[in-house]
Amino acid sequence: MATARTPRGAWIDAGLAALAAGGPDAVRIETLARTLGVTKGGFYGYFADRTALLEEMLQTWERRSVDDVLDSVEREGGSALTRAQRAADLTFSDALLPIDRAIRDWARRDAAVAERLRRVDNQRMDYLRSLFAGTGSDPAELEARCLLAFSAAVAGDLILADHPHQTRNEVLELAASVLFARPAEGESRS
Amino acid sequence: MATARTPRGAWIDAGLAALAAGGPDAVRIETLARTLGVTKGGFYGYFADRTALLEEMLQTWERRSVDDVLDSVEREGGSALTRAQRAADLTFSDALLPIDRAIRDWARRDAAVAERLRRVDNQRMDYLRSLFAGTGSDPAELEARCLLAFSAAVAGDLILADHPHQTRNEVLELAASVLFARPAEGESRS
DNA sequence: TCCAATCCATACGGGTGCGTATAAATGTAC
DNA sequence: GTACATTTATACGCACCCGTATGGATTGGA
Repeated sequence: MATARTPRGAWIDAGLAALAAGGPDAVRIETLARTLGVTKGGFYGYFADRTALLEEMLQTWERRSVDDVLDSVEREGGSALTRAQRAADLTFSDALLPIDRAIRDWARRDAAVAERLRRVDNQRMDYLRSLFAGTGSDPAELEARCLLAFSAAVAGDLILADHPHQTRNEVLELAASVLFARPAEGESRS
Repeated sequence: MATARTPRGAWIDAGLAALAAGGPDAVRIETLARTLGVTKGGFYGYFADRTALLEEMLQTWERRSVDDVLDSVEREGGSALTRAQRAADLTFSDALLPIDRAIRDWARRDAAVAERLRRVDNQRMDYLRSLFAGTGSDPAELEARCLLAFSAAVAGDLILADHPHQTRNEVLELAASVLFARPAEGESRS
């Protein structure tokens, strides 16, 4: 019973870091091993092959970015706006945002990843819809507002344009009040 | 003077296709050669190395997705809304959209690509702003609306969520009228 | 027709990565 | 301290790709 220097989870975390930094093609077993300070010797004791690692990475990401987030938000409670704000902050945290970006791009080329992302995005939109369901506005228009808000969050730092007289955050805050018209500060992000 | 079976432009187009399909890591010279039905023998007569090809691919993309688009739109003229619509259609055409997606992801990891994308996005937002500059609304709010519209276009098919009672296009059209409030059908896309 | 320029096929060395096999190192339990 | 199981290092064959070198192929012009 030798204690593992490099437990199973370490490979997954290193894989997620590599995915966030360089996309799925950057998840190379020998590269992860160098990062972890070992050789790939132990890897094949935990995983059948590279594909198995990618699969577990996706499962881990799904849990962290949906289940863990919603659990945490619901545990703390608060108003709809507070919860939406907190869910957005957690979902697009510094740790999870780059992984989300990488997986979203990955999904363009891999149907299985796309299917998983669809599940995740649906859960997120469902939650967003449920939070603002009671605001009395037309459901179709609410859907449009939710999609715009989610789009802004996803497109976020993918758009590299500068703004003439404001910072990106100022523009986003104003955008939030355009979307959720009452003076709400609603869906601004980062 | 032997006529080239595989002229310079063919390598660039094949490279852009590979980029769109699999990201920059998929732009392999030997793979492109197979696609073109030749070997890499001739490649190094046109380009110093793989990096030179990537550079020229980016230049070609920048010209096609900004200069060519704006030239075409301005040549045809029309109202601000018409021109915005047409610019969006051309910018995110089936041919250019996947390249835009791939470059946007690439820019996350490569500072030179990010700088180039910043130039491109700035030109696009400048044009959008200029089109709607005369609508008399508060400039800060206009900026917010433009960013939301651009975000929706960029996030577009990156978001895989389903909508309960509408198609994505229906939601986007409603979103456009939310943004550019007059009954305008404004910025809908795809 | 023959020349000469251009483009392409082929082959090479070097590098990286996957997955397997086998042996060495490491820590726990007795 | 010894025996054991587990983890890790090392080495291998295979495959892919880069960039270079060299010779053959094809084509336009004299």
